[in-house]
Amino acid sequence: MPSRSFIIPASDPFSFDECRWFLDRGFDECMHTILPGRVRKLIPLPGNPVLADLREHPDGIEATLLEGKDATGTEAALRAYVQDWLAPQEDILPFYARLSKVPALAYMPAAFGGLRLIGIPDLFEALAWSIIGQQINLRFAYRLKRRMVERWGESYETGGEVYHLFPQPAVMANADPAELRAMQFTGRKAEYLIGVAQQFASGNISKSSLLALPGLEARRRALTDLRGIGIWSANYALMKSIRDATCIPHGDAGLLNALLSHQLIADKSDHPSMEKLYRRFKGWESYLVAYLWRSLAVKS
DNA sequence: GTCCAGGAAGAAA
DNA sequence: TTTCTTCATGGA
Repeated sequence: MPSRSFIIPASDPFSFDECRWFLDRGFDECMHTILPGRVRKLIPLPGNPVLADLREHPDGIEATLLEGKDATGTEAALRAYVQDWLAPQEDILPFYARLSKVPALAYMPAAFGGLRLIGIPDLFEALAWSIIGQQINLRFAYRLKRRMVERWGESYETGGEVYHLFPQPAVMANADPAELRAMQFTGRKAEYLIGVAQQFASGNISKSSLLALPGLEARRRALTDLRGIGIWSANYALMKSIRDATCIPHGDAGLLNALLSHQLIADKSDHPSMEKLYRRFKGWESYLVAYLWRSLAVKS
């Protein structure tokens, strides 16, 4: 197939390299491949997975279709996916204006300039990832995710590289919990993952049904009604998958550490200082969280 | 050996 | 309603 490229525009400030770096962070991520100056991902367009290569371009992102059917609508679907994933066209200047007014955070626009909130478009993947990441360090969490993806997800090999799709709910719904347990998932996480997968597979919940609910609280409730999804996971999924700008994964270990290191709170139970800070970022809470998470890692 | 990781559910107080 | 206990393992 002759590869075809097109440009996905971005609004300033946008840094492909900041986004690319965050997608990597030195972790063993299996859902995309980080190469010098570029990112490759097998993207699950409906009924037509395509392998895309993304790199920096003066006007935004240059996307190249490497493998997969280039049918009518493929380009539009890929554009939509990348927007949902990396949000290059989002105008983040209002967020930067807020950052600049908080002395402890005023360095961020220069330090992390152009970074976007990196999304997880697939709601099931976002929820599964939140379950996997509960109460374990990220390095271990990425290892668990890789085992699950390599065992139950579809994959595509080309050029000596293997690209993965996240396992489908219908597949995970029938997974053997003992097999997850053998992969060092806790027994509970195995139950949670399979249970949530069954809810998706049976049609009791989907991204579209969640979006159809009126308001944040109804959506939050729909998620926390799932066994294994507490308030942290619900907010995480709403932030990463729905891109709800007002969601904060309160109590998140990394978030609290970042707030402490910036001396924005006195201790981890200093809720008044947190609320005061979040009020200053009304409508940009998720971005504040994303940048605080970014600050936890030292760019090498 | 100790303590903490991008927590949640169920029991107990 | 709030606070403990358990789950389970890796990394510092």
